[in-house]
Amino acid sequence: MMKTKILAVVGPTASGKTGLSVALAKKYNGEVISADSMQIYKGMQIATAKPTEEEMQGIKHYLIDFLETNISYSVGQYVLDARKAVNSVIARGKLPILCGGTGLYVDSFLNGIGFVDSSSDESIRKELSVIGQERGAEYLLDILSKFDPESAKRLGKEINVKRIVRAIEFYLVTGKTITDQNEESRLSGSDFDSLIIGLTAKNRQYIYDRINRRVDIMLECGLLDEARNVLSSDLSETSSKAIGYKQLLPYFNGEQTLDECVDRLKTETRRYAKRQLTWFRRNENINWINIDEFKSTDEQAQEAARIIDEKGFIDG
RNA sequence: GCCUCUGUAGCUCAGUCGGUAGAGCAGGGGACUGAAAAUCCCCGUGUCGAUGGUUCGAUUCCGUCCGGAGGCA
Repeated sequence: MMKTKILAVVGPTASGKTGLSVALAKKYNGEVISADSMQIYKGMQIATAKPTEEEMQGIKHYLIDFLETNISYSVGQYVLDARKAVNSVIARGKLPILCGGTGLYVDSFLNGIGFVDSSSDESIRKELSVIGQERGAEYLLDILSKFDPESAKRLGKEINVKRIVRAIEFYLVTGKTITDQNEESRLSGSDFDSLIIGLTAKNRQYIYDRINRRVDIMLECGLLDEARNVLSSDLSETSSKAIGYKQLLPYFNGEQTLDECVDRLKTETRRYAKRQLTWFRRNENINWINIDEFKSTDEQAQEAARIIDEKGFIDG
């Protein structure tokens, strides 16, 4: 059976993914499926740089702006939702274009990672986290090593309580070790024939300058009002992690100046971009485009088209 | 003009009773399978403002100069 062709645009925040994916959608008769863990939320428009009507230019976008902020979300759910979205794009006879900066979502989906239904239990997770806080990571590692010494050994190199908790939680809920699950999850393999375009820059500073500038623009566009709204609403475990709101809290509480908070916000965003680059860099299948070399969306789209052509990705 | 303080990493500052120096922040590298915009691991050589002197040896002590802050006139 023929594999499904899918184009993907990845890169750090503020690298211009939205513009490029829309340009490519127009050129190749495509529709965009977002791979962004925060743009899914309603009411979080400015801080997440969610594409506006104007930016979408009539191109249909999936998995954006559909979830209330009090609902949690996860990779497992994303993979399911993205699958549906791709199916409906194909049903409409169009090319699916995955676009986003959440590396875990992109890779899990493109590589066909299989997630087990109902393998998480928030109350168990909370309980384990409390135990971790009270008795330390070593204690949790001991528990884990009783039934899954392999992952205990792997996780023992770091003090990452969150991952240790998940490993134990998975076992308690499913009776299967996370080691086995991780192995099985890769078995089905990908049913996509994907071509990935990555946006980056020769000089990191170029991206950082764009980030700093974009935060200033966000403020001009009413970020403070949006933040006040979001912060006063009910936030889930997932949505509460968004960058752009919590950093402004000290200002709203009169503990810090707006400038101090904005600097913090810029710094957090820069670090996020750095982590994204680290994530994507290890993927050798990405075709990189330097945005400090191909500065405009048009130039980037042309370069992308060149790559697509060179790889013979789209026939006829 | 005189007096005092000050000049050390990109920034804020420690420190060396004379043997060429270290924290925080920023920054860099990495990991990553159901919170991933999360979580975690690793990384500190810089004409110690410039120049002369004392000394085996000066960033450290002394002189001069330059920059910054304050005070007195």
